[in-house]
Amino acid sequence: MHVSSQLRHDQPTRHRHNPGDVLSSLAMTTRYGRGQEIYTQDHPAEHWYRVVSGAARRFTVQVNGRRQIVDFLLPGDFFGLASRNVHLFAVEAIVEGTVVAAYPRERAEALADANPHLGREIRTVTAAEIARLQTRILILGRIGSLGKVSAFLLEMAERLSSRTQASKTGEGILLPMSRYDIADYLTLSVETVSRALTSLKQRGAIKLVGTRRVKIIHYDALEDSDE
Amino acid sequence: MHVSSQLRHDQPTRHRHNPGDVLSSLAMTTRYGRGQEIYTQDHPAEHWYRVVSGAARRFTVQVNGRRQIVDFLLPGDFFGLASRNVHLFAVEAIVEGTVVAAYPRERAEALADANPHLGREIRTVTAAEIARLQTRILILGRIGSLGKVSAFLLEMAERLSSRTQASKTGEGILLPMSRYDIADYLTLSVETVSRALTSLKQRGAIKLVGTRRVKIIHYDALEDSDE
DNA sequence: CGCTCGGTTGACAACCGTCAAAGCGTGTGG
DNA sequence: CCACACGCTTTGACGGTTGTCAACCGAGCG
Repeated sequence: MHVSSQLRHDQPTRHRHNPGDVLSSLAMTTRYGRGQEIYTQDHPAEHWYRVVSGAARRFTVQVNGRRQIVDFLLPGDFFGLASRNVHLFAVEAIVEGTVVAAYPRERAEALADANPHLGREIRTVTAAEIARLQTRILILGRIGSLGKVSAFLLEMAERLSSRTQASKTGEGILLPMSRYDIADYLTLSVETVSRALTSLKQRGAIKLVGTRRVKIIHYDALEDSDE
Repeated sequence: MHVSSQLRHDQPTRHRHNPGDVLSSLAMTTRYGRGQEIYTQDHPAEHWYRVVSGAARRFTVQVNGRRQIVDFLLPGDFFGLASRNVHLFAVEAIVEGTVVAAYPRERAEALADANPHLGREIRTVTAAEIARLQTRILILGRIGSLGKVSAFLLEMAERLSSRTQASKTGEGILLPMSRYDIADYLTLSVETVSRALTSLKQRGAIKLVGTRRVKIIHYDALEDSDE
């Protein structure tokens, strides 16, 4: 018996295998408030997760008190796949009303044993997490605040526009995170992030509407911000 | 028919399922010289890989000419698991005589469809790659050259000693990579890496025998090198 | 109305990258 | 066997970028 046939009403017209199709039958969704924790560091890793809507940050707090954000989790992103025993990082919702789907790890693994298609799906989403982390390393590896912030904006434009309903229409992208989050993500100080954004705005590369909405004017200018 | 029964002479006494046990029947090993490429950027991703002995670097070259090392690959490490179509990074052997096992991706995937145990194995090694990249992000995220270099030394001590035959006996660890490699790994200049090592040596945290052999004297001193 | 939180801007010092030069080790060729 | 040359490493001097400290502004909220 194929699990995929048990799927309910997932738009029967298009039957391509999007990640999560089969897994979705196991999902238990929860809604989180702004700043609410989804799981804590050292929490037993009993579930895999996927962001349905909203945004979350995965982070750790160093011994010196500085918060290091490992990555941002946006709609469509799976996370928690690497943890075998306990989660190495904490995860918190960033925006009010973030919805996260949880999949019981053991049951998903057992199901995958009998359903090769699900097994491939899991490997696919895991590979996607690796790709995300590798991109992340490249961004962190850039030198200079302008390069980092530019790369961050390009990453967010890419991830936000491709996964959610065109939030990148004509009015730019809506960043779900604060300047502090961006700073802890890029390993910069808040002031430097603010200065970099101001600099990019003044040279006409981006446009800021309020503080959270960013419209990228010249993609080339951002890509060329090496150093 | 179970694939695991086709395995030849994999020490019949100990039958615990180490990662790669089942995969090993597909392996094709190759020996590489110092600096020799294992695959290039944009190369079709037809294989998964595993370092048997030696060491390798995975890297990309930025538009400004700077080389960014994404991670170091040591004995036991799998790599290339995330690539679905083409490899996003190039991989080169670091030391003379590095031996790498290659596993045909399609055949491994097909085998995994019929063998749940292999499927789990693949997910396990993929999860290990994620864990490695996350650790990597934490190291990159540290501020200050002393913190980065200290974290790098601790990571190498951990990875080198746990996987290879006790290379961390009484005489410290043997770094397979040059100062330039370390610099491109930590996003620092070679000079800063050298100065940081000198500084750690002078304050008695480490001991240097030649240039490649490092003995960690005070682990606490390295861990406390926050900023 | 006043508080707090998030964001921006300014001044200054510390750290790191760049340029430069010298030491060191290894391998190769005379 | 020695000498040289090349690559790798270290150290020094200097300038630029960024973190820190500080102040100010605006929005949201009790």
